[in-house]
Amino acid sequence: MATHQNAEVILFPKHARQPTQHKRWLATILQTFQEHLVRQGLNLTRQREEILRCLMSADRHLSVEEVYDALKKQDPTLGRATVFRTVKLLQECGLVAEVGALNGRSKFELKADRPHHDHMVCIECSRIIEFQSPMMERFQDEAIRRQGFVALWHRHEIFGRCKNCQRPRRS
Amino acid sequence: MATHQNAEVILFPKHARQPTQHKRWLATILQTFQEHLVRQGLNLTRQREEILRCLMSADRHLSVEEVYDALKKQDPTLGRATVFRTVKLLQECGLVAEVGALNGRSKFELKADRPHHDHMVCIECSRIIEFQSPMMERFQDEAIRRQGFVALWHRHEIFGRCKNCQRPRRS
DNA sequence: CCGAAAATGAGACTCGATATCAATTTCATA
DNA sequence: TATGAAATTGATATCGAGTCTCATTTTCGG
Ligand SMILES: [Zn+2]
Ligand SMILES: [Zn+2]
Ligand SMILES: [Zn+2]
Ligand SMILES: [Zn+2]
Repeated sequence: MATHQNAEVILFPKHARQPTQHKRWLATILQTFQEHLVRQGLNLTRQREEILRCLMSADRHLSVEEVYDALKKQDPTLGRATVFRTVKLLQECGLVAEVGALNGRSKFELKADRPHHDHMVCIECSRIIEFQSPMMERFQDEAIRRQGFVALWHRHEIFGRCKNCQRPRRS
Repeated sequence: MATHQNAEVILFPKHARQPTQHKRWLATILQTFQEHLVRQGLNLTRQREEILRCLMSADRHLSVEEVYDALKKQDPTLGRATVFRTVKLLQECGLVAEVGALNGRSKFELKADRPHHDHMVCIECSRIIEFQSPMMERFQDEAIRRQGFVALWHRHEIFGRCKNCQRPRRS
């Protein structure tokens, strides 16, 4: 467990942050969002802040519906449309990224200052494993350059069975 | 143009096949499909053959709607549902693969005996560039092994601007 | 031919996501 | 603080890709 060589990237490792550090990190991200909004003549509203906080405090990838359900409890007036709109804003300013899921329901993760990584998706338990492979990215960049392509983003998802879901299948 | 070192993978290079070769290739794929169907107690119908032929003769990635529109002309009774059902069958037997597109409309390509490749998608003209990177695949395999994951398939798509769409953007 | 099983196509339906719009909130300005 | 234009919200309607239903038609072995 101590060999972090092959360690799975942990989503939002709150436990690895001092409370004060975490608070500062949170404030920084909120500010990033606000700056993006102000740059477009928009406001950081209560709802927008709630949604960003929800994504920041999650320890896994969430769908819009999950964010909506979670916040609806403490703010019954919240509307679905606002969550969709806000997540789109967060994507535009680079704070949030879409992680396509199996069923047509997209999930989202906070990018913020986290390093780039790709995903393995378990088709049994829907678990999402994040991983990094600098070599893979390097050869990807090379392929992009060879094509004269200008890459803006990429989506690299591997589907299969995770370590826990490889028991003999039923039926 | 002769240096195939960096050559883009051409989709369905008919020009590179002798007519007789092409005919044989076509027959082989049809037979593969039929064998898969028979194995499940299903029949190779006129509609199913038409749809597979359409995908085989295309020189680019098609959506279900595009296949439907193309075939509707020569067979006005064809229904959308049949195209969806057939494409799903073709995916199940490994002849066709889904290539996720920008907008929620999926596109499909004939896998058949073509080597594995990944895709760059131009967000301006929707062109899809196929490329191969054995080194990338190699390090991907390594990452998969490290996680104890069992990979069934993967989707690696790079979004950006192709060589032809890098002019200064309007407005 | 016959008949069970498979296949089809029209249309209803699902559901994630978007568009509309009246009512509310925000914020710069006075 | 008051004002009003602009932004925001949420209820609702709408969209659209894909699926489901089911009555009718087709297939194919016997
Ligand atoms: Zn990557
Ligand atoms: Zn799993
Ligand atoms: Zn690949
Ligand atoms: Zn292009």
